[in-house]
Amino acid sequence: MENKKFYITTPIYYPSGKLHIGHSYTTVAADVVSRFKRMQGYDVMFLTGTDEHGQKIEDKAREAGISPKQYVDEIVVGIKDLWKLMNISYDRFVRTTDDYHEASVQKIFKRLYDSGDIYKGQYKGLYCKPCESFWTENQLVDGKCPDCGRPVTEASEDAYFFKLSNYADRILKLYEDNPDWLQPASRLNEMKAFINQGLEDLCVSRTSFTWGIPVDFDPGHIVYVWVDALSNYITALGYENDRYDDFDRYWPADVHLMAKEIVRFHSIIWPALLMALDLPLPKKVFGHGWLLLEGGKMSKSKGNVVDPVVLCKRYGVDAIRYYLMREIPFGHDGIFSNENLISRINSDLANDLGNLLSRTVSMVEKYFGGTLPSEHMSGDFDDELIAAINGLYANVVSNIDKLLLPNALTDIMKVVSRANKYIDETAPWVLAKDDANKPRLAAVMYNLCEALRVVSILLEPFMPSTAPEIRAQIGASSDICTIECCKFGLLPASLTVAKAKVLFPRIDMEKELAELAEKHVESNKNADIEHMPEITYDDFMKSEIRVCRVLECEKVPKADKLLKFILFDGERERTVLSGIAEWYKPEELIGKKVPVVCNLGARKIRGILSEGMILSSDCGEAAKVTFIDDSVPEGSRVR
RNA sequence: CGCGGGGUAGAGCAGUUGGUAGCUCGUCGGGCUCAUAACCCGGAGGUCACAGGUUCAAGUCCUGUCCCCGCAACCA
Repeated sequence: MENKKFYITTPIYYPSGKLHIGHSYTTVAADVVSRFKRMQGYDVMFLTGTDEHGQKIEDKAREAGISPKQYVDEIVVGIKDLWKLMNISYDRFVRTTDDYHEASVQKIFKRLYDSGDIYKGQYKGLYCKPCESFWTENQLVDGKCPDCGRPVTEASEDAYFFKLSNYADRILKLYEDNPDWLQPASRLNEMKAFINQGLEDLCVSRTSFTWGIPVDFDPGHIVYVWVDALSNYITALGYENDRYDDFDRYWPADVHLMAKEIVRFHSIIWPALLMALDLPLPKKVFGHGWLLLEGGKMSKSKGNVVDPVVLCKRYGVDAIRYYLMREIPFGHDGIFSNENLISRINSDLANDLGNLLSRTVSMVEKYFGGTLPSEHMSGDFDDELIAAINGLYANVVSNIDKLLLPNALTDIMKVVSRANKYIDETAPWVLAKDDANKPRLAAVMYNLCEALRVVSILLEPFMPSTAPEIRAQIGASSDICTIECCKFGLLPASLTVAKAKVLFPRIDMEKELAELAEKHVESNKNADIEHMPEITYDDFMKSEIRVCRVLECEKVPKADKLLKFILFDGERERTVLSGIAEWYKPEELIGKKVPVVCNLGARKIRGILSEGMILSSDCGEAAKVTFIDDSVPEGSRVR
């Protein structure tokens, strides 16, 4: 009874914008495991949600002219719609703005304070008064404020700290004792290295913004993300609140699933917090890789974010779920591309799986009018196919337990391939020529249907709507399609098939890619273009933009992106820095004429004073300098 | 010497404790015709980044070098 529960979580996502395919990846993975565990009879709790506090949300809401709560409410609706579309079977959705969560967090915070794990201290730093900002030593430029270049002073303000440093040894021991606790193993080494650098106490409160959970015993202080967000995994079970009463039933979590960038928080801060609260630790933390795009990381600023809604509508939810789970190797980064996706859909789903079903059902109809006779005769090749069918469950279970989801799918597709081969070996169309072979032919058809039935069962967690469609076509009732039924021979001998629509139509790659390219252009038109508040003519005319000629240009040492320019502005030489080194070689810019904002306040970057800004276009991936016709004399005003 | 990941057939990747280098896609040739121009079989294609070393034996262990990619810093 005790060990039959299974608690799995995704991170709570930050609703500062639409979710992308990477979020879907984590969530689909969690869904697959949840569905599989439920089929196995586990009492599953699958938790997901949103992390809704913080400066960024506050800013975004202000920009939009609505309250932070209104802002997140809107986005959360969109997120829930996405999970609905993608068939995500979460059991609970926690929002950090939920009353019960906020109340719990305050209690947790207080508890940690009472136990001495959280203490009030001084946040010491180098403070720039005009900018109202704290800076760290290495953020400074020439020992001065990187924003305004003015001197900073040592300053401090009250803040709460968590004694993270106290737990370093226990966390290292946790890793030591449970080598599988954090997976994949490569991340474990990273965490060890991080801890060995020395852990500092963690600042767990803020006074710089208000959109968050107040520290109830000290007005003005807001609980910062660590305690607020991480604790969702227990507050959503009812820890320190009356909303739910599932803490004893589900905690500790069986696995926290997440992308690699937040592994550190989950494998250092989170266990430390739990230790401080004297609670059991999660059994496993798993950090999967990223979905990269050809050419690098997906990011909003590059404008290359892949929208899961668009994909699901175009190719179907199950195809996308399959692709995500099949294509990205265990724990590693994977590359997303449309070509890749289409190729995967065509070869695996259309050619192999869909076509196997189609040819099987067609033959049963063609040779037997849709219903098999009950007299079957076994023959060559049967044993091997049956062995493959009977061995499948064990392979899939073992891979899913290890979270090797792509491997589980590979196992399943191997049986599909074996079945396709079996058709070739047994050549039903030859058997069909002689009525005397009918019993043998019936057995061949039966075996194929059995392969499809078992495949459909194990495929169900991955493709929840495709699985029933397969069963409907081979006439498999639901009572023989539970997880216990992954063995050969459960369909009735005289089964009846029902041909239906093609499961996965083949996609014409060339046509599709052409169409997508066209769509892409269109969707870019509607891309989020951030607009600035309207300004007046006078405002604009305050900018003194003049044509300058590049006299010298060189890379700034130890700065990947910076180029240093000596420009002639018609009057004098001026030094300007620009972050375009990735896209331009210094020598190709010398002699060119460019527009420069000349009356922009000078600022030191990397110790060099930059007197102006070269105008260039920000086009997602790169920046393109605006060049001026050579006939325009230096110093000409641009407006 | 900031931290980390990686360099294996045209592309994308597997390669567990060292023992004849595999898979998917593509390509070439053949077979079949039930099926979604799908399926099945076979071939070609790799000095496993490079250089040393340990070993009877190294993609797999050790040392060094080169290159790529993330993170961090810089981006006026």
